[in-house]
Amino acid sequence: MARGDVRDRTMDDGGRGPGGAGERREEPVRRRLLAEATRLFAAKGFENTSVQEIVSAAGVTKGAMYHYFDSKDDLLHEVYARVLRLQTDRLDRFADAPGPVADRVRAAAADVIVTTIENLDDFKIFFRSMHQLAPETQRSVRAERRRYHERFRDLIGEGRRTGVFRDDVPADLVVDYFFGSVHHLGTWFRPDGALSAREIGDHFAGLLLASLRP
Amino acid sequence: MARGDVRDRTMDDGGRGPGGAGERREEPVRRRLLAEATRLFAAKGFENTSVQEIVSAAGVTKGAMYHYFDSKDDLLHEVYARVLRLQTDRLDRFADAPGPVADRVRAAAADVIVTTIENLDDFKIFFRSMHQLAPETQRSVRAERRRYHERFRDLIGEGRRTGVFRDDVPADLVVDYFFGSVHHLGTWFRPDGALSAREIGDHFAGLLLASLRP
Amino acid sequence: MARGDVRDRTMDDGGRGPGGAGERREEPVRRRLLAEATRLFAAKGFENTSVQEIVSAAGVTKGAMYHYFDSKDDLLHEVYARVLRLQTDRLDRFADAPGPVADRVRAAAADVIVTTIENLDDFKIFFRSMHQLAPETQRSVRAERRRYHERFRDLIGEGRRTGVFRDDVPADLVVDYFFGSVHHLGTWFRPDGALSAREIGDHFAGLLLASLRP
Amino acid sequence: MARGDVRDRTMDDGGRGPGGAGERREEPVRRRLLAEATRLFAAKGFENTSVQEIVSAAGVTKGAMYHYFDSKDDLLHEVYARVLRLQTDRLDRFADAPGPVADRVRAAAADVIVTTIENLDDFKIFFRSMHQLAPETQRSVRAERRRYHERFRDLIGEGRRTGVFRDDVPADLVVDYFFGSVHHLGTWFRPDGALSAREIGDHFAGLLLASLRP
DNA sequence: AATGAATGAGGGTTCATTCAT
DNA sequence: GATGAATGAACCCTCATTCAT
Repeated sequence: MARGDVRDRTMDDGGRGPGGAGERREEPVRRRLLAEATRLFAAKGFENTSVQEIVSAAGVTKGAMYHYFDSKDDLLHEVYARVLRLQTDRLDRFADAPGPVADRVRAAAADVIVTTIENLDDFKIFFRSMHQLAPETQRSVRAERRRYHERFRDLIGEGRRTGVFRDDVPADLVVDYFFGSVHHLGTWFRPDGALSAREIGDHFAGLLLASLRP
Repeated sequence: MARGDVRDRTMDDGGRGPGGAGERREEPVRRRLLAEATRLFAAKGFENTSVQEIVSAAGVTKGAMYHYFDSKDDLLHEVYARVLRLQTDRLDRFADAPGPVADRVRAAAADVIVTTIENLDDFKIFFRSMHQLAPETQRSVRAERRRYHERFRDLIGEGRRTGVFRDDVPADLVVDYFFGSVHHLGTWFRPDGALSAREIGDHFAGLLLASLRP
Repeated sequence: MARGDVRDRTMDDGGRGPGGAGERREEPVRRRLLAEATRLFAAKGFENTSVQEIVSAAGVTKGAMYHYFDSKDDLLHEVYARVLRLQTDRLDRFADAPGPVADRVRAAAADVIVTTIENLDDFKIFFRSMHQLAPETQRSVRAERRRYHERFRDLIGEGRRTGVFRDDVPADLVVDYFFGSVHHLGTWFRPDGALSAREIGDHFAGLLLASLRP
Repeated sequence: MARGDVRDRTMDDGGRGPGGAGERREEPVRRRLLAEATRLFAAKGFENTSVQEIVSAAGVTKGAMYHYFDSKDDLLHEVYARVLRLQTDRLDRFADAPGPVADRVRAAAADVIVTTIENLDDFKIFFRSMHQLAPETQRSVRAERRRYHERFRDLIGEGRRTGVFRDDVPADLVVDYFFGSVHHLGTWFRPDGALSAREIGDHFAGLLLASLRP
């Protein structure tokens, strides 16, 4: 397994300049491979993107890719890991913030929209290609996804218990209802559309909150 | 092109009642191929299903499949055509019914949920594999899909104009919001779950209507 | 063998009108199939022409073709048979005519050019696709072709013996030399070119005769 | 495209003498593939030769072939490129030599016969399979072929202008006449025949020159 | 750390031919 | 005489992956 020790440094180099002290190199090849793979998977789908295309786009050869990643599947898995981490981190932040639960739900809901749009390539892949992963990997991704949804559901549950939200619709169902809209963004959102990510987030969060009024 | 004259008979038997003179089976091979393809595409994804698997499941050889369909893509396209026809027909029925607009929106919204669940295999494929179609086919499917959404949007627009619905959220956006939930059904719905299709439809329609209150 | 009794009537119906006495029908389907096959083989090559294309062009179905012909190869063979018969007949006529041998060679040589151009589709196929025939068929075609060449060679031999032609070049070689030019016509001749078939025939015959001067 | 950098080394080893430092074999697999393909195409025709046969004969797998060549068509194209290069180079050499034009035409004519016989497999393919190439490739091959013919025609034109050759037959037509004999060699020449390549070349060149006498 | 030639299994598709009707 | 659904074998090609260098 050549990956365990480098995986976590994919997305940031901490702002350290190249002249920093004796830090290990930041693996620009690995990063480039992941970026090109993400772009191509989102544009053409996982199955329609060949390893050759990815390595050519990244300016390296196949051997280099297989040095950094176990397989093509592994590349896809990396995209998922990044997406899941990002969403979980942000939801935790909003859920654990102080303030009334309605405000926290609204903020979290708007944020997941904005975040999704800002990383639309990654999310497109996430929502479209999960069934391509190996069954085992799929299970682990699903489990983490479920934990994320449960966190959101519990937040809504808190609002129901405190009488802020209606309680005649199961909280689970509300989560499935709302996250459908999130998944769907990849299908219709265009950067040059009439509304900004922020505006869409506010509208969607507004619709959610309105539908939860007792 | 050996198909033009048989394609349209997939879903109906031309109105002839049972017992009519032209009793012989209506292309059972073609129907079986389409049924097995639908099942497999939904279960394993379009790209992970080989033509060999489809024809084996249908109990015929590849040549038979290529007698009825131009390509594997064509099989996928047939699923789409069926889905689009079904949805369009039903939406028209509900939109054109008499009664207050709020009732019509609620009924149409609930119905699309129920219909989607009742044909979940077809819809799973529809929502997950569109990007596999040939670009040209993709355009035509998208165009028809857009018309469908516009029909729904106009219904909501009618409610806005008559003051029944709020007008501070664009009707287009509401449609994208709600149909996200519809698309998402394929991801989480299980026939053995706690709620029936009808109940889910009612809940989702209820959430939509609540979020549209002025 | 469904063909033996109809084969010879492919090219002419003897000028008899359709109201002739009790003659058997002239098989328009068979004729149409052969005509379309010839056209398509010449245009796209034997291997690139499918049976489906041929029968579609002729406005019938596969079953009809297999009623009149044993196989796709058989269609090709028919083209050959027609060409061989035509060439042989005409060469015999010119060779057996009265007059000096030089005149007869010149006339036969010019005629084979004109005849080839007038039936260029058939000859293109002949010169290009012989190796597609079944080995046995190929042998018989080659044998007949050889007889044809020998007839021509003997004519030249006659001129050599009588001192009209040079005798320092083997007559066989002269035949191979000249018929190369005939075969080649299919490659470069265009009906809208500067020279007519007649003119080309005269020029080529002239070149041949000139090269044979003692 | 994995070929650009190796293609040109097919026929020579870069001028390095044996015993040089860079001793390792120059793409023996590629060379073997091309040699076997040439042999099989000439023997059985392009369309009747499967990729499997070629790679089996060369002792490798299909993947290896597709590493060196883009397609089966590409193999054919390589044969053409080699033939065209060879012919063009040799014609240039003879045309640009010093001496009377009649001598140069005779030498060039005899040489094209000898060269064709010495590479008969390649030329058989060339003259028989051109119509199998992709239309675009076909155009480029035809264009190069035309330039070659024009070079030869200009040589004859020179003889006409200087009164050495007759001028009552178009030079273009003479070229088509003579090269027909060249193309035809593949049909009848057998290595164990009575005449050597050299003898045939001399005879054919003699016939050509004789026919051009004023 | 990186190369790229080679593998080998499988993919979609074509097509001449047959045969029950 | 003619149909056209169905066969079955072959075909060209793709691709993730490996491994000697």
